Amino acid sequence: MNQLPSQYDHGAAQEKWYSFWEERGYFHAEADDPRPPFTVVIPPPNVTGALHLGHALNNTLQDILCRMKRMQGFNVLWMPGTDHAGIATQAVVERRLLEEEKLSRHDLGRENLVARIWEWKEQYEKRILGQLRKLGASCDWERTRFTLDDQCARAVRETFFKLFADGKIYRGKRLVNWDTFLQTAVSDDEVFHEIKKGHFWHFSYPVIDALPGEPTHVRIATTRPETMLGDTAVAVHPDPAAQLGKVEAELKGKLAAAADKDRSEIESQIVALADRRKTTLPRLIQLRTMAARGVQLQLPLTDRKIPLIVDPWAKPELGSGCVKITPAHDPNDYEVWQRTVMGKGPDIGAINIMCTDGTLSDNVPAKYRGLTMKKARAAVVEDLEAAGFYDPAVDLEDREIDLAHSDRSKTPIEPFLADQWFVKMGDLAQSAMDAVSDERVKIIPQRYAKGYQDWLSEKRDWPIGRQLWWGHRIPVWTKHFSGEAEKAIVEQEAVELASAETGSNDSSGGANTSFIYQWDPDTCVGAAYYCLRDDRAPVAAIEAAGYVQEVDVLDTWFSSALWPHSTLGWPELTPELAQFYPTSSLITSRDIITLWVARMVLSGLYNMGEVPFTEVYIHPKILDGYGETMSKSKGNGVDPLDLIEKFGADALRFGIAYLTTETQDVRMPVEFECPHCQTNIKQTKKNRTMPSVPCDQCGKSFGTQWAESHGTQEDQGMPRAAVVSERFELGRNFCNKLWNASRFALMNLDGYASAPVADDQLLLEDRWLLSRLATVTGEVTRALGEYRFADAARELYSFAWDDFCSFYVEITKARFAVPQQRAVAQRILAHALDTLLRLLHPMIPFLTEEVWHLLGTVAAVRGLADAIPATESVCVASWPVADAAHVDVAIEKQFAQFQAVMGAVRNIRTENGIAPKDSIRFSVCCDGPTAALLGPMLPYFESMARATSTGLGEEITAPDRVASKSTAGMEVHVDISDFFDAEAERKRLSSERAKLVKFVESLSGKLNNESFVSRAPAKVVQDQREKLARVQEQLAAVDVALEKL
RNA sequence: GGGCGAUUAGCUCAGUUGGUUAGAGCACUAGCUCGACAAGCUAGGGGUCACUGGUUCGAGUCCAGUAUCGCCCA
Repeated sequence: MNQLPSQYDHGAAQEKWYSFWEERGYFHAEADDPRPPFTVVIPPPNVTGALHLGHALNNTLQDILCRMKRMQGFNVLWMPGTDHAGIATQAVVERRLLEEEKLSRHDLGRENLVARIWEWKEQYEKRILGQLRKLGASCDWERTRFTLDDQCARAVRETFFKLFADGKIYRGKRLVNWDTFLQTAVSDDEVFHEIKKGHFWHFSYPVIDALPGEPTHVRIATTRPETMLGDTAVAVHPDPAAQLGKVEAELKGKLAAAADKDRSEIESQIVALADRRKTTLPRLIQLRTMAARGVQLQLPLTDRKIPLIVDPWAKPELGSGCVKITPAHDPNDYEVWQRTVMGKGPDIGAINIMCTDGTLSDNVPAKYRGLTMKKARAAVVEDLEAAGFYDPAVDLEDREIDLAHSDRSKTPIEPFLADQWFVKMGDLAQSAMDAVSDERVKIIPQRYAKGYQDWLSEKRDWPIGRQLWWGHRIPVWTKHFSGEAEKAIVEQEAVELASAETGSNDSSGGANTSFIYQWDPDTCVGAAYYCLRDDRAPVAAIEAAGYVQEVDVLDTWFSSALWPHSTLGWPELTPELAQFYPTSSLITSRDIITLWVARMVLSGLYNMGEVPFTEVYIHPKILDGYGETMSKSKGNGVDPLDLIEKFGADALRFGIAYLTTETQDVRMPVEFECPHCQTNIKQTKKNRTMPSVPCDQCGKSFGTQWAESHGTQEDQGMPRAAVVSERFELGRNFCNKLWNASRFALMNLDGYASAPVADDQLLLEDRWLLSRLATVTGEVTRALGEYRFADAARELYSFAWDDFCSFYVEITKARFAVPQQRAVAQRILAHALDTLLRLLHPMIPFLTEEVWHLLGTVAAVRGLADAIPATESVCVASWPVADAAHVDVAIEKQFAQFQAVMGAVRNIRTENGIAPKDSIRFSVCCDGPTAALLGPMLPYFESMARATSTGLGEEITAPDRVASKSTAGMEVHVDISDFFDAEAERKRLSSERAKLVKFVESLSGKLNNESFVSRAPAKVVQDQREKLARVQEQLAAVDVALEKL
């Protein structure tokens, strides 16, 4: 055994044991297994890129639970897989296509692009799954799924069909964030905002048929002049006086609460408002009256007349108090339009003036068609000036503008009105809310339930179409028609198709088709839609009738939402579905509670009639040293593989568990590890964006993640620095400690024989260790059951290091020297190590497996009362159960006394500068029972502190030249005549005296306080009294010692 | 603007229902290679618990307010 290296070789262990586990099939779960199931579905990582530290965290936690549950006897299924991540993946592939081949997706065509993305997916899926294996994830790889594979596609298609036939899917208009570069809509969370310098233009629109005394023009202001071509109204506030009053009241409230420095500004705002009441209000009231009369405005540069309307979006406290309304190109204006549609006035309509490529459409006067928005702006401003509706001298202000940009292409977003498929959320959202409020789904920590409920309670319909090529194509076939004659044909066709399919005349659809159509009697234009369930539907006939399949694909979340049941085989009623659904826990990060968790709950309820999981655990996020989220695009991302390489998977996992506390996100300063000299260079906001960084230790430079994309040839030639964090040293050191403690055990188990250990064979330290072991087992089991990963890790850390290594192992050194004591000590040691390995296995699977096998070679049969042969892998060993009979508070107290004496002796040693190799003599003045307790422990003082006892008990008196310390009701005397240093001792005693005096003061102050004594619980008062007595004794002892000097 | 959270040692974090003189790891100081471990051992220094009030015999912990930071939603 002594040929084992003194450093744990994580690389070798990882290599060996992962394939061992896989070969034995430990991670595979069968549906016909009689054991109770425990199911976790992985939050499928995007195939966009490799896993980062956040994924490592997420998956480590899942693995810890799965491994523990497996050991607890559950039939554990951890379902792995990846997500196709529609827009993200397509954008990455398109960007590379452009960079490397100067090609757009249109050059390539749909099929070819999709083929390219599949290639990308294959590559990254492989990488991601490889990373998970390296991490030690115990997924059931035979069941690996992908959100775009055939099985998931079937579930998606079936769900869509169900919803469509159920009337929950409809076609509507929606203002989307349009990326004119990628020519696709992007979701709100794919948009970032930037404050840019811009302008504020003021224009005048002429009033048609103004009555005498009424204004002939209405002034409006805009940051985007070109959109005026799409204006469909100008709005004024319905009750400008009330609104002004409201704003004024708010300002006054603010003033009352404001700090002095802010007062003057608020005051001047109030003055300005009062002024506005005089100057602007009368006109706004007049305009409101005109709006009520149905007054129209002439929209300049066009031949359109637009109404003056009332709407609260107009802010009487700002600008002219009037606002132009461009529903197709501004989210707020869109809302105004929706309000008019809902009957609060005439439907003002919406005019889309932009084509998908960002140029102006045929809906604007000929002269502007085809211009980009930017060019159109210049033209519009120029023409308005020429027409006398704009005067650059007075009508132009500078202004800071919050401009939305696409995260994918980094170009400005255009709000754009598009036709869109929606899912009605009313009932579905309600069902998901109910599931959480009645705790069929528990969200942990509970505070996250609020955001979930708030978001769902808005019941906003879910727009599910995406203008992409990568995804599940929407299974709807459309035909547009116009005129009564064509309408009649469509209706007739529907009846014929239905009767061909089902034999009935019900045109709304059969088992595999669902039909709806829309018809606008005003314009005589309509559209008919078929949703087809699958290949059994009469696709050919429908296409022959002129129906064309939708080109858009579904939102990625539509397929992710089905993940817990689609991966188990739904819509097929598989044995897996019966056995493993609903799943047990979902472990994820808070940013997708709404996007994903909520939608999984409602989809699960809709398709399965049952919640998809019973518990959701939301874990912290990992931030960098500046409190920013890590991301590759910032350059502060950490690759888990770098950490696994440097510290080992076990260290990474243990570090992660140790950091996963309930309340906090994890702040993690990161460093570059110089590849030349291995020095860690702190990562800063500056150097994290550089393609190469000079090492401030050795002076040589190294490359970063940017070398390839942004660096020179020279940068690219440099060796790459790993990005690491010192915070994982804790885990590495812990693993190494454990490794060495195991080595010690293995070296000292010669002649080990398994046999029952009777209670009367146990020494104090044995009872103490078993008591601690039982307590720790209980704590760790409870903590992991409640997702308190950090508590479990800390408990194990301090037990393994401070109790097991620092005391028990140290003590056994003396016991192994005594032949009669060997056998029992060996059995306890083997048992304790065995238990510790099992408790630690979920967190540090590789090391524990390695040691498990080594331990098996010298102690194949373990156990205290009963002989238990070790299993072939710790992976499938049983989870320890806390033995309540071993928990003994009295023993732990007694052992603490031993530890206190040991501490006092060691302290006196160093305080007096006694060299470690010099032996010392000590005595302890204590009561009889304590002396009896310490007696058998004396050999350990020899081995652990080179201290020989000269006596224990009540009659002990201090020798002349002595260093003393009072502790836990005992006085420890160390004879220092051989090392006497009066000055050092005086110094030590004086400082101790000062401390004690302060303590006495604080305690007696408390006890002299009448109300404390009368009001605090008797036990608290009693405790303080006892403490005071003890401290006073110590003080007296120190005084005696000082006197002696 | 609304919601959630944070602020404790130089750094990163624990701190249970209010009750020892507030803990850990790293970093720091001093000493130590004795056959498990220098990724270690032994001992030590280091904190006005963000600030201001309040409740209480007693507040890091409870309440109110202020400041700063982070996240989510509009």
